[in-house]
Amino acid sequence: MAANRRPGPARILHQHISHRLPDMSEYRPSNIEPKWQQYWLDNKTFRTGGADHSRPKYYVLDMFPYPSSSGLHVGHPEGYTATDILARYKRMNGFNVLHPIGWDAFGLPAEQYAIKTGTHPRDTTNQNIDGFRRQLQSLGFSYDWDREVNTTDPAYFRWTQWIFLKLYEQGLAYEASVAVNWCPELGTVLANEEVIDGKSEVGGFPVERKPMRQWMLRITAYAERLLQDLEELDWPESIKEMQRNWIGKSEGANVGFPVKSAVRGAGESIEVFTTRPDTLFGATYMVLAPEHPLVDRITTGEQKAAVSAYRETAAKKSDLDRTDLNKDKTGVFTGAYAVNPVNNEEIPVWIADYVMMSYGTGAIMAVPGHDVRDWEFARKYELPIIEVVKGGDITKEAYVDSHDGICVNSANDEVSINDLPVPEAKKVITKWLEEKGLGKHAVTYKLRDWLFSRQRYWGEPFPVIHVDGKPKPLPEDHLPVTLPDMDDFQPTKTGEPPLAKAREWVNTTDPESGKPAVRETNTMPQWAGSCWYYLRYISPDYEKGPVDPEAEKYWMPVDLYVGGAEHAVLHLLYARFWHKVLFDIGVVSTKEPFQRLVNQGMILGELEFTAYRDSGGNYVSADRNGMSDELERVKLQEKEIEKRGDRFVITGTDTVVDARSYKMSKSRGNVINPDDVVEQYGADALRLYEMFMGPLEQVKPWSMQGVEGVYRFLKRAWRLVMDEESDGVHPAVLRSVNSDGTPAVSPERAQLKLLHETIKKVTEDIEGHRFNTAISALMIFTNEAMKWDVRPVEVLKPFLLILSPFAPHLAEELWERLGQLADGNSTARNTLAFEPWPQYEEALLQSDTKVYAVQVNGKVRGQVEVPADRAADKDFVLDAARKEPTVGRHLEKGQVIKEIFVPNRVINFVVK
RNA sequence: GCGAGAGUGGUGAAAUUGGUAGACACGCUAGAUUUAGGAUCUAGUGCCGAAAGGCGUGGGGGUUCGAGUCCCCCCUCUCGUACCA
Repeated sequence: MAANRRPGPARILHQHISHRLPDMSEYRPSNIEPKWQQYWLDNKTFRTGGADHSRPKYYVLDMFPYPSSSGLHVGHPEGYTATDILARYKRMNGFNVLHPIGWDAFGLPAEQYAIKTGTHPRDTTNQNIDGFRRQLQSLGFSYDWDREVNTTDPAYFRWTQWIFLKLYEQGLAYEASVAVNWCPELGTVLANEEVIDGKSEVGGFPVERKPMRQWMLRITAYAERLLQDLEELDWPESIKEMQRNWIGKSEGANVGFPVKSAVRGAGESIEVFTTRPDTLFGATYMVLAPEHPLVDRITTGEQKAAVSAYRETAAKKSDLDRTDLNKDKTGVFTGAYAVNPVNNEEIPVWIADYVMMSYGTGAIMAVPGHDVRDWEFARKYELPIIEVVKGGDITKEAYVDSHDGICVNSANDEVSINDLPVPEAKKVITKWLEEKGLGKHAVTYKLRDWLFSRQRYWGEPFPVIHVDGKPKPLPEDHLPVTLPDMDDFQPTKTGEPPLAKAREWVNTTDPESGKPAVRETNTMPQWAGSCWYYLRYISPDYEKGPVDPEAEKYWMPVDLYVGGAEHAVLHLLYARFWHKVLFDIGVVSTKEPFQRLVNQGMILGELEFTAYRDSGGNYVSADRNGMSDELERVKLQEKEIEKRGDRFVITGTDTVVDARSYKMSKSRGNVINPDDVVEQYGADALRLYEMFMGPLEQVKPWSMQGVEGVYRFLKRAWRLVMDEESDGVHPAVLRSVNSDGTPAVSPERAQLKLLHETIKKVTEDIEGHRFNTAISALMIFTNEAMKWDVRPVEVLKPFLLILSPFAPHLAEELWERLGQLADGNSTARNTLAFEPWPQYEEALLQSDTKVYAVQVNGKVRGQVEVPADRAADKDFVLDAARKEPTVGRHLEKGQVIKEIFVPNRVINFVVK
């Protein structure tokens, strides 16, 4: 570039000023970062203009953290930096920005710590919150700290309880004795979503089924709307798909199979749900879940012993055991027969634990010809298999085709679906069943009601008392119901919550009737507080409801919500459910809370190389199918490794090593503490690195050397403005306009071109959440500008503005120093946070020449530069291209039979 | 099994609508500078080749003047889910 070829005169103007600022000339984040953090706090720089509803709004939300004792990990600042960049960018673009933070502070860890140490969870929680707040502030996030919310604050959970009362009023909260996931180790029940493979998601303890009295929320009443309204959300497709799967809508029919009159249970009918009513003629037996209530009534005498033995075994099995038996299906004949309503065939009724009580009706009609599970079962117990859909070979495997298959063997005296394709057959047979009163079109959801109570201390108390053994909601003016102070937080082995021990608190009187009453001793699950926190931020001090309706209309919906994908179905589904209820009762004005959702990808630990050694000390090649635990793992340095083919081997050997990054974990010892990074490289470097690693949504490994890289960039940006030798602004930095407004130095065209290219790129990349490439553009600008002999202030200042969302401390500091340069000695510039975002000028992006790539037979052979005003002139450009020696050489090889001309891009000569 | 997403240098990654693959950064090599440095600067760096040139975006095939990008088949990895009738 020619920009650094600065002719003499500008230098003669000699506008630079040296400021004497001892110790401050070197880029030292520890000097400037706390200074600006304090400034922003003291001046409440980022307080949201709550009352100003005339400007366009932008609500950008982070998933609020659970303040754990171990503090922030590097995954937090990833999403938080992304939203902070957007918040700062939008402010500079004139938006009224709501960018809040708070604490999801109820939860098990504080309670378990309390049990261990006797420290009250409130104290632990408050300490942890203080730690998190300090850490977040040390990263320079532009939160409005006046809007902090805390789910454990009675002023907050008063409204969580209020919403529960509304749910109760709507008939959406009820008590039920249900078989719950009881986890003895944790001393609590868990939601289905909190149980993974039969173990608790937290801690991995075994979970067993146990009937208990529980509060349930009727989320199933909203299943259809939760499913339908996904359509209009701008969310990652994968998350929407997970929610769809979780809701699990199936369409089919409910069909009754009368139990044969000669046996016990005559007059009963077994109701099944099927998605394949077209295969009814292929139903050769039935299966009930072992827990099915009909089992007792239909089992014949001879089978009684076998059946009850099987039921007992099944009951003892945890969910984990039941899935383990996946491959080998078991079951027992009940002795009873049912009648297939389409053909009056008598078919045997079995029980088997591959049928779940919790889905559909807890009973199935088995169609072994066209269902893999039924096929396996029928094979094992030698039950008949009939083909009713053409196309497969049912002697070898079940033929499952619900689209193009053609029905066969499916007719009775009144109806035939033979020769019909499956979708058509479903309609015909369902209609017939409905006419005959034998069945009914039906929709079933996998989604089940939400188990909403926990046997814990550290959660929101229910605003419920029990009078005469019946639950009764407390009047609204008795909120909040606060937790009693206790010393003993130990759950009881019987499953009774710790709150039951607070006798004085439990025993109360009904404020309405004056009768003695006992308080509900269960508490709400951790999800409760996070179901609506985004509303509280809007009016955190509002006294008349959870949210000020006027402000709600202005701020909702959340424009952008960023957080981890681990909340795909839990938090995000629950919050949508509550929001819809609040919408129905007029508390909020939007159907959906979060218009746009982005999941940040997980940050893994540094890349690790692992070699394996057997007991004899010999290296063994790593196998992709996993290595045995008996082998010793040896961690190797990068220097000891070389690439061979698509694998890594120990240098000079054929021993393959594992090369991969692992999830950060304490046990692996690969956890990066943000505090350490801030101490060594500064918050700006941490922010920048987290954004520079790669696309926000992607999983990516940490690299300390990568942090060094962006740190070097920040140092260069610093030296672009500051002179480390002279303790002042760099002598090359010149203002282009004198303080009286007369022109002093005009930025060169090339300088302006680079600046405006950078503005354009950074602006578009921020809008598109491509922060990594935005930073790359800022680096390119810096690298080029460092070569300039003259660095006009008029060019540097817009650069600092577009750098500021990424590295706000550095940008503020340099802005301040350049401000001194421009305005004489004053400190007039306080903050750049509300400076208008620079706009690029199209005219300045144009260059004088255009470069064409010249191909011969599709291979690039050279390039040709032509004046911009001739660039569209095909003949001129082709002529210039032919004259290129590297091109001409290849043209001589034959006849040019075709010439491709793509304006401003490429020329291709086809030679034969 | 099923569903979704992804495979590009030694590494993290770039690449509007098909149009110069590897921007930017790390690492590495050589040099300069410094009392020294893990600081800074300069040059180089996809692979093979002295060069000309050839080969290169998981593998195979196709469409096209031209394919990382579009189509078909296959392989691998990650995430989610799991007897859902």
